Amino acid sequence: MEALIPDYKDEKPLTAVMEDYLEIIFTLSREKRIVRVRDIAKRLGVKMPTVTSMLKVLNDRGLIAYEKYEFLDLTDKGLSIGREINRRHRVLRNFLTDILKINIERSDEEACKMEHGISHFTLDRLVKFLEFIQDCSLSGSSLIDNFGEYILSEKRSEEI
Amino acid sequence: MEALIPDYKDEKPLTAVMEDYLEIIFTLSREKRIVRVRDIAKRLGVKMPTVTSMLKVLNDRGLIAYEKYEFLDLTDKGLSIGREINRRHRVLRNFLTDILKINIERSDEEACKMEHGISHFTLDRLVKFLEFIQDCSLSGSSLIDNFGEYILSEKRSEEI
DNA sequence: CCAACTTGTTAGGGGTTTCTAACTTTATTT
DNA sequence: AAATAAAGTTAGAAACCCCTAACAAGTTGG
Repeated sequence: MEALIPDYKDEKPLTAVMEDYLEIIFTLSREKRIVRVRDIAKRLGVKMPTVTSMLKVLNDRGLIAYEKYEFLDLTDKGLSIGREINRRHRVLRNFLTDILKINIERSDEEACKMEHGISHFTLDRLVKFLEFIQDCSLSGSSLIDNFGEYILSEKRSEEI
Repeated sequence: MEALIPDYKDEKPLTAVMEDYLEIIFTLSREKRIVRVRDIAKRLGVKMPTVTSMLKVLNDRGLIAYEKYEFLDLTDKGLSIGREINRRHRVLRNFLTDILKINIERSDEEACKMEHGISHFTLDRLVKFLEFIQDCSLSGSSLIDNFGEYILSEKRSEEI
């Protein structure tokens, strides 16, 4: 029955791992002209055969255009997902670094793990909150500076 | 080599799913006198056989004390992990409800997915931030009320 | 007490993601 | 151009977590 309807291939939601691959591919394609299996493997901390098999999955699901031994590209759908995950990552990381004063390495690492659980809706709300705090800081009281001092005043700050 | 050292059984970190089970068991054991397979299954949205097999794993890893057809208990180790995950859940959920004004159902759902990625360190920092904001609100300016109004003033609030 | 129901377990299988070992293809070097 | 190195692929296996179907154990009601 479903087989007759052309665009019903991908009802299944993407896994967090698939989202990770799309985000990495998105990022790499901004940094370099071509995206290589080797680079994806290095970024994700997996071996090359793992990447190869995932690329097949992503290709079958219409998220990337890929033929073996050739370069790969994100499709429109893959691009929009990769971009969205990347946006979640940046927003969460900014919250961790700018508001909570967590150092950049840890922020990056934890944003990476939290970015799959947060919805578009909640992320938008977080963006608004960050903007709101920014506005507050501009108009004199500088809430975040106060929080920074509040954190620092407790001597058990093993990092900033 | 390691086999000779008694307490080196579990170097492998727990998976997010294992943490979920421990958290649910922790929560259920507070709510009721006994924890049942059926209740765990219902909370986690899985079938009973799935729970049974996970209980074996958790038992083998010394996180619960469990014999088939008998009641189960968390060990000290399992208890401390379950409690910690539960704490992360509550803090994250409070952030989502109290600061970002996300409704409780969504907050609960997303806290559940984010709680595994956040470190103890970052969580402590988040707790401090929530306390700090609380203090700010007490001393007149009521930052969070202002943010609540800021959110409301945008008419596209499909929820609060 | 026996039937019916609920609860829990085994057995067996499937999808996802990872790995190592061995191979092929492409790129570089001499 | 042939030899070597690097990049990529298959094949096959394992860990993890889920499922259904069937069976076993406990509980309840006639």
